[in-house]
Amino acid sequence: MRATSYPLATLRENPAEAEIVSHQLLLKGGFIRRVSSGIYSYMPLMLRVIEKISSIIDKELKSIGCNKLLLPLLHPAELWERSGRWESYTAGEGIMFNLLDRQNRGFGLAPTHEEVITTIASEIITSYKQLPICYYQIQTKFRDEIRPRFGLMRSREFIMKDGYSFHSSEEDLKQFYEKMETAYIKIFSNCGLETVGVDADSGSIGGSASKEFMVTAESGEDSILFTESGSYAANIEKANSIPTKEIPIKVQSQDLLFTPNQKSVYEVCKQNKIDSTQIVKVILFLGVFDDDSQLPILVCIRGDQTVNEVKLFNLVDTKYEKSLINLSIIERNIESEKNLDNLPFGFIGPDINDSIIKSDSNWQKSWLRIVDHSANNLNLFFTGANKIDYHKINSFNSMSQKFINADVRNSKQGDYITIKGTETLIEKRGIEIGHIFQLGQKYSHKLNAKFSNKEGKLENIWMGCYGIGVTRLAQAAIEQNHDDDGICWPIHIAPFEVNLIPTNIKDSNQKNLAEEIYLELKNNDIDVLLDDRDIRAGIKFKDSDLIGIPFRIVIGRDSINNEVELISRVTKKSIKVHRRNILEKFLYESKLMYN
RNA sequence: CGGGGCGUGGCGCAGCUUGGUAGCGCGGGUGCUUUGGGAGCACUAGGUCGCAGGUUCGAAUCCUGUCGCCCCGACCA
Repeated sequence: MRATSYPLATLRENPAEAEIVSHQLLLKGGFIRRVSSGIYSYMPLMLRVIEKISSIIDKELKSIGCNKLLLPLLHPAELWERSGRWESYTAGEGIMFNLLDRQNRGFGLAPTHEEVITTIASEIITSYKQLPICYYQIQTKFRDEIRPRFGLMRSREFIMKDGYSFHSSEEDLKQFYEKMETAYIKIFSNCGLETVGVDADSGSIGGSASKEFMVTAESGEDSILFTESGSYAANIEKANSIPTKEIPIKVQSQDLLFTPNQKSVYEVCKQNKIDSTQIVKVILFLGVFDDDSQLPILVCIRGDQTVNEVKLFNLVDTKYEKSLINLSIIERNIESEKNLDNLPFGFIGPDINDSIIKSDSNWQKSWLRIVDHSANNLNLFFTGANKIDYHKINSFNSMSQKFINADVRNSKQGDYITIKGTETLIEKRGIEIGHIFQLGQKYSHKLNAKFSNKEGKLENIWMGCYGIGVTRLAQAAIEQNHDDDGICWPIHIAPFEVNLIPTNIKDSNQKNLAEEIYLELKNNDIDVLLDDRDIRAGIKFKDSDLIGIPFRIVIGRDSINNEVELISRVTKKSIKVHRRNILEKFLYESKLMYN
């Protein structure tokens, strides 16, 4: 490509709208342009990156026998009603853009494609002899995110690779899942990225085992916990661990503790010289189910711990036949006062009476009481006395209410991973760029996708699904690879491998030499950008650094002696090379970088 | 959804408190000089001041409404 016919459109200053460095560099480098919140145009440079990532994915997936196809974006509501996800994806979380056609039929823009692909599979697959089979696509996805942010990190329209595999047994699914995991590791390393694989919650996609692939970065939206040795790694949504030891309470007292206005764990500890591990705090939630019923939930947890809402959601969801579509904290506001009578906010104990739920409330009339392990293990603890301005010492043994004992806490840095273990957890931020799931028979069951097994009996097809956020991966790569001057693309996914810069295009000697080398590189299938603009060399260098092309060949003063320079973007090291050796030298240096 | 901030040429911003008919830097165009890290001088083009009402002789500025964008928050008991 020639810079004169391939407008770079770089910006001199950082756009005000971007906060994190990768987003700033994408805008500044002219890779993307914002059209609306969470909606971006991919400019030619960006598209080249996307295409490189796509072809790395293609190569690896085809090598394990996956078949590429392309599915529609516009899905009929009826299809999603069959899988039972229409309600929760539109009315519930509202993540699915939806609309009516001129016939007044409902449609949605696809946030994911299980429904469509499973329907296809149900029509095509009839026998175990056709299995296993895996389809995938690289497609635009639409999700009306609660808060789109950070450019391509969390956008409402984005490009994703999504794959779906079909199997005749759970065993076969597991084997393929592992094959896919290996392929994913290769894909990310072939993109020049460092990733961590972590155990994950399956979320609304459903299924049993699932694993996320994370690029570690400060700006990541996920918390991941892992051991130094790598023996354990999990998303905080999923991580299980042993909390640090509490400081036991020695003396039992029946007396109420006067704690005026001390509504938080922090205040109670500070004013009364109590350790936060000696407190059980109570947090109230309201669950809403798909049949509109509303369940008040009371969660008890040790004062120094925090509630993991994902674990809590899953616990409540699996406890009931109907499905939970929303879980929110009950705060003191008009809504809660309408349903609760004289609730002593800030001083609630685990044993607060069911009778505080008003009789005319449309909530269920008794609390679902849950105790996290961290609190359940305490013999005695300080907790709310259910009376404004008072706490007391209490124990679960002395309470008459029924509690469900469960793990609903967030793991923390410093936790042990097993009771007798010596390894503790480290916490870091991560950007999720890939996720693989063993779906099992959830979708095949709902969408009636069956096959005849060896015994001639009909059975639901076993399924797996596998995603990679292509556009997110590109931005995560920048988050991981940049410096003060701009992007430092890994060569594997860089828009160009080398930037050819004649410092003065008006010098016919330079111009001719540049043209010759340009042709030579192109003829050897090297992605080269020739900066043939008639501008000062400084601008070309700045642009080159900004858009992050891994190598630069400068044709300047020494061109009179047929000498050029080969410079690495990352190290800035420059070597002088004779014109006749430049191809060979470049191939040698770039090969080092590819490996 | 709650809280905070911001909407003024392509980009970054000033002007608003105290109304008087829009300015700076970068970028664009032309010319001359310059030419290995975002050059200098001169000239020049380019703006519904987010939108809609209102107050006023007069509104970017004051009032009301509305739309959009960005940031923080789903642990407050």
